[in-house]
Amino acid sequence: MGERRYGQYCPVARALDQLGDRWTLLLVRELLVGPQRYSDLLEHLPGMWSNLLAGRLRALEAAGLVARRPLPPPASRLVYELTDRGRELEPVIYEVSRFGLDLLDDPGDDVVPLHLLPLGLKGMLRAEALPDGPLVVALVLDEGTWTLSVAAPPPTGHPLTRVRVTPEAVPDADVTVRGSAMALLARRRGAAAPGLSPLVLDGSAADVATVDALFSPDPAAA
Amino acid sequence: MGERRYGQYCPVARALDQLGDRWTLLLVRELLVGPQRYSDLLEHLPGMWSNLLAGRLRALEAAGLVARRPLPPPASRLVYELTDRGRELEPVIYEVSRFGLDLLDDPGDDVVPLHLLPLGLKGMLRAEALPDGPLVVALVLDEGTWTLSVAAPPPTGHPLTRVRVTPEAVPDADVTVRGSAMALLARRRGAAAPGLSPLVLDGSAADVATVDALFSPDPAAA
DNA sequence: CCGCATCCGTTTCGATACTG
DNA sequence: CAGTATCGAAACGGATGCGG
Repeated sequence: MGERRYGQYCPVARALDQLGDRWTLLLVRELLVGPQRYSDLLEHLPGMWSNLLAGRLRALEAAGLVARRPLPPPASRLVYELTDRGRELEPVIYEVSRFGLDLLDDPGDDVVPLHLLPLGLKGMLRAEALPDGPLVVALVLDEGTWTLSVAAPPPTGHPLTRVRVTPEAVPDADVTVRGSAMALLARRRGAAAPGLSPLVLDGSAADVATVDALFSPDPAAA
Repeated sequence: MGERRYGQYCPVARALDQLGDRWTLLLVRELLVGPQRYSDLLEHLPGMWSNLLAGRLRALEAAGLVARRPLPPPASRLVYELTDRGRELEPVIYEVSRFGLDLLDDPGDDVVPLHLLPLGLKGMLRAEALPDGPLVVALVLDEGTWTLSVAAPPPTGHPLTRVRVTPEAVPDADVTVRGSAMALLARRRGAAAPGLSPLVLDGSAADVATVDALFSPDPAAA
């Protein structure tokens, strides 16, 4: 079957041997949000058809990136989840996401996958603007409420892996952001936000400046 | 024609609309090494056939990631090169490369693309182990000689974009590494290097420790 | 229902040949 | 050197069916 390889002794080629097929990286993105059932994946990936999904899941399983696990007995359902090795693809998704931010001009006819907003918020952050110390940010947005926790930097891994996004806001956040995800995205992209409710940041001056930098546009190319 | 889109308003999906086709990211990797002629690309990408290459180049050109440029009049050749926007894919390639390092166990029947060694050496570095200050490392390897220059960190972009690799060694490097690229790779992967000439690092104790960290294995998962 | 397998028209890919 | 043209072989897009 799908034994199509690039045949180069190169880390990029070897990685793409496992990831380069259509839909595969989108499937990884999907599973980064959390374990999901087959039918959830199907509806979160409109246009991907059952036969393809089954094939990709099998290939990723064979590559050791995805595992299927039966949920505890009462509700004996099957879920698919990333293995530890599969979770090492997080940085790849973040960098692809960052590149893609510039392409998010207009939703057009595209569906807006709200279920990936937690992951999307993480991918929106300017990684190099992450503070050194720990920081907790409450996001109270029109689309929902999340808490963004930045851990102190361990000397390993991609910067954004220090960030966790959890549902609901904690009361003792360092900074509280009110507004909408679309307004955050527009601000991050340096785009005008006509008709969007303005963003309000609340917290100490230093912490607000830090969060402001996280959602600011990249500086123009040198 | 080739207007196959994922149809999701998501940065990952939008990016993969431009990059997700087979061969495309390998082609980007190729052009990250430098501008190349059509025939060079063909021989550096064995298995990619002329019609596909022409199609991909056209698509990348249409996406604004690649430009074709005629060389100055005496040798009027055509070269393909990345645009500024295309060069923003560097971090993507680095993260894909990092993921793929673990898959480089055995060359097997694969070709070994030596021309990408400069890029490969960059991608081999542990980004989070980069020093804050500037650093110059001379690599005197069996496969060739390069200088690795680490610039002081500006507050923008992927860490590895601070590193430049140039051919030939400078005499006043902070650290000199002697050995082979294969030995460096084995060390970085934490793999045994049977029969490989050992690595020798020369420089001040602090600088040697820094370079040692750059080519050390990732710490085991927590 | 959930988790696939089977089937079929269309698109893309793999490979060779041929042209300005 | 820099591509086009062409053609069979896969893979993909789309729908339906079938056993737990």
